[in-house]
Amino acid sequence: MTVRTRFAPSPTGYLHIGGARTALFCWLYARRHGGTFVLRIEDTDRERSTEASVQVILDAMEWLQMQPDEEPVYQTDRFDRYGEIIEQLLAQDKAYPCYCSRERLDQLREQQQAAGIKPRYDGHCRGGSRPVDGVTPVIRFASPLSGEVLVEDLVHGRTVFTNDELDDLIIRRSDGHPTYNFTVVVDDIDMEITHVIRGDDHLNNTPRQINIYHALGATPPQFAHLPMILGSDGSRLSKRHGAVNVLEYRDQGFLADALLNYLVRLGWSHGDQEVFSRKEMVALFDLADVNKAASRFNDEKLTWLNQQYIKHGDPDELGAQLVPFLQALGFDSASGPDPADIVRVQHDRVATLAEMAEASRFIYESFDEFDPKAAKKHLRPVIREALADVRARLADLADWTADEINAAIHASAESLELKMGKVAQPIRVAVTGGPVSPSIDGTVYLVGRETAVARLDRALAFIDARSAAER
RNA sequence: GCUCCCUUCGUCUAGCGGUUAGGACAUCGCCCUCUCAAGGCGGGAACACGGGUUCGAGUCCCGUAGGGAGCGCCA
Repeated sequence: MTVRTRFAPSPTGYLHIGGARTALFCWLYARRHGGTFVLRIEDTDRERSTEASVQVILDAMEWLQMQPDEEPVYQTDRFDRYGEIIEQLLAQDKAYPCYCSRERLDQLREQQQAAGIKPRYDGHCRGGSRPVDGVTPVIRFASPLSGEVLVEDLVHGRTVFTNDELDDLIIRRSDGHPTYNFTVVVDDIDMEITHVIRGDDHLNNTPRQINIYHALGATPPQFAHLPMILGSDGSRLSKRHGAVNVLEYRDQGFLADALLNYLVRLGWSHGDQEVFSRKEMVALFDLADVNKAASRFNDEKLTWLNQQYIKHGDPDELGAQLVPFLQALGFDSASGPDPADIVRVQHDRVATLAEMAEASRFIYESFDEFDPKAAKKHLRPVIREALADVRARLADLADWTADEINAAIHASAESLELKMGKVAQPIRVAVTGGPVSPSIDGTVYLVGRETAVARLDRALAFIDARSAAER
């Protein structure tokens, strides 16, 4: 039996972090076992489902590079099929029409809650009921009245539910649309899903679904219920915890691989290993190593991982990904150095691509004035000779490479018997306007010869004006 | 309220009856150093509680507490 897993989001918004983790585990499990991963769009709630969010989910899956192996299945395309199965259940007396009004149901629920018992349908119409004029009945599944259901879960082990806890759930609304607990079962049977991997908020639905499998004469698939991902404060993940939308992470400069690496470690582990390439994840992932307890989302660790991926990633690939972030700040990346070179210089001093772009501002933009504090400290007459010497050497440099620049600055410092610390910081202030930038050779290199020389001249003029004023 | 699930450092986790309870993020200190970082070294920090079972429990069982989920003509 070849493994088939599915990820089944409902298109009522964006793909959130929890959904992405579920998708990842489904995808990994299928990959690991040479199986198939498919996507099912659960859009039966026509009130809330939109095509726009279908697209957003697809975009997120693509960004994460977890594309399904087959065309996505849309539940709205399958209404005829659901209708067919409902008719079949009706004919077999495994389902029945219910004319109970919402008012009666609400009242019933209130009474039960007041009595301290679990609210559930009382089976009023189960034995057959008189049609009510002008009312289209809902269809309810005739759930077993006694006995119990065993859920053999791949992560939780065995859980027992007694059927008297379960009521006759609605499988078709009065508007003719089928409902979730019914459609999942029909779809998972028709799609030949072998492993249902989903959040453990569905664990309580599982016995109902198993009963439907049995009513349909089908063998239930294997189940694996994943622990939830909570917000940093331990409550359910929501907007107030910051970004929960996967695409927001992309826009903030996180790498897809880093996000996946972070997510895979939420609820799964392989000994002490923290960093996993996609290949490693696929090779090592196993549901047996999935944890049962919920975890909290921790931005700091994600950030650290992202930094690792930036630091060790391929400069050309990262450079290509950096371009949109440069453009977002209004920088014309074509007018500057090779983005891959920016990555090489910046990669171990930033955690996100957005930060890298921001930290590269000095390459593309001039500055109005030198940072006053930095200029006061570093652009002083005593350093004028050194800056002039560096300027001359840079202007004459045969090859404009970081190594050559480094050699030139060192040579200059040595000839004037200055320590690097004495000369590097003034150059930094001269070239960037401020006291913070990458290593001095990389900084000068990225700015380019023309700009570097011009800015050194500007600094020399600044020093001259300053000594004139002090005289 | 009822049902189900869960419980190791602040956080993510390793542990699958005998461990000085390990790693990672974060944090603190030191080193390195042209700024900022990165890096190196080191420190502090956990088995929720109470009963059992056992020669021996973080590991098994039962309670308690706490957290989560479900109880819709949402998915």
